[in-house]
Amino acid sequence: MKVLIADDHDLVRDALVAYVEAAGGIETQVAATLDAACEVLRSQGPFDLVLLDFNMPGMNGLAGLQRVLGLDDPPPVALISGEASRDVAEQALEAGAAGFVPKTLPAKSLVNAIRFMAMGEQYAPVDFMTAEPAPLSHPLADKLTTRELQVLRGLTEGKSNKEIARDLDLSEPTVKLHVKTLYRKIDANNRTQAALIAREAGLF
Amino acid sequence: MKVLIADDHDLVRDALVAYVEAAGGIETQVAATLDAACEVLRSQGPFDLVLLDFNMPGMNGLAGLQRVLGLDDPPPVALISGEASRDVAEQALEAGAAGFVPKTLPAKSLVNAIRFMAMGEQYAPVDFMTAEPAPLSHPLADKLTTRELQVLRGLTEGKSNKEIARDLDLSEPTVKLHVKTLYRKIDANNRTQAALIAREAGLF
DNA sequence: TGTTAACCTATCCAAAAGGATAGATCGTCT
DNA sequence: AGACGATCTATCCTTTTGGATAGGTTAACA
Repeated sequence: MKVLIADDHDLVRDALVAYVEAAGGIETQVAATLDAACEVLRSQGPFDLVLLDFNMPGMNGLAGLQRVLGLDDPPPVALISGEASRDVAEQALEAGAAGFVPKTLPAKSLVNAIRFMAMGEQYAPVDFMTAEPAPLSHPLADKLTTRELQVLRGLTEGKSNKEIARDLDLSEPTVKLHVKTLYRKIDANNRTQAALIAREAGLF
Repeated sequence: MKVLIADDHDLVRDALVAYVEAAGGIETQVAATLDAACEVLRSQGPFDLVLLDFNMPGMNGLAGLQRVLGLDDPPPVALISGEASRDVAEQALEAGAAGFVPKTLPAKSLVNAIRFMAMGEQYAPVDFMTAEPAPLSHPLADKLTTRELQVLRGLTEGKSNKEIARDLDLSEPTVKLHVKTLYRKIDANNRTQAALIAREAGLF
């Protein structure tokens, strides 16, 4: 079996290669950039699987994935990443990636996953996909003050201003003020829209 | 590699065995009930993997899974099912199942999955886990008349009664009536709660 | 044929929401 | 020290909601 590992961190790349070759008996080639990877694919192909680091020069998010998948007779392509969220993983898989490999995966499992994906199957760690959609710091949340966030939480629970005021130990006019200002910030016209926008954004 | 396949449908069971042995070169044993499976595990063990049909005499939902996992030195146990929802799959995996195999899976993929799970990895089809939690015909929708559903859709879009009336070419009082009655039906106190409940139920 | 459910319209009223404005405190940053 | 932003309270006003009640049509059904 022949696998291409593309990662710009030499240390990571070399360690992966050593482990995969030794423990998995798998033949590997390497590349440090997306351009290099494409070149290797062209000149040294075909490969049974390509592992692309999500954060690597030239990747540009999922665009790099698309680029490799757009080649003539593309091999199975998996993303490997240390930080990427579940959201990115889902998008990658949807875009046709053979799999998504977080760097937190045990090396032994990586070898199994490589074999699995090389067979044409789609892989993603079950626990990673089952986990909640990461409480990633939303652009929404950043725009709001803590008070406004507290009020917004009340809105997403279908509470009245009066109830929110009681819960937060504020006066009702104050709550109304926060409600009004947060409408402007998140571009809502009424409390229902605000609640839906917050939910949509994955807040709370 | 030695695998136990437990399914009460003889046809399914025999077909699986034939395919897995022929295409995968895997040694298989079979059982038609959970009791039989446990007996085989005891007398013919150890196995590299056990496939349990989710709907099989003795399974009793996830209890059967727990029972096998509770044996001395339990093998990896995977569930196989034709109808079970994503929800069940997640619970099974959380409870320690080696995997979840829907019967819609291509046989070739099943062989790959078996090998994968026998290596100690956890498996679930990516598309199955990524899919939306089944748009099961909601008890909610059944309780509402078509008009009320149309109005509820308006609510989930954050519209005012006036806007909804315009969209549906009704008078505002009529919309208010529908709004009020649907509140009672879905147990909401205000339009925000109604919108959230509808969204939560997967409506629209 | 009478009953029923779904659908529509309407009016009255109280409560809640939404918007504008004004003023005040308390930190932090410059 | 002054500016600023976040926080809080308040009043005034209009619109929207939510609830109650009453009465209409239409189509399906026993």
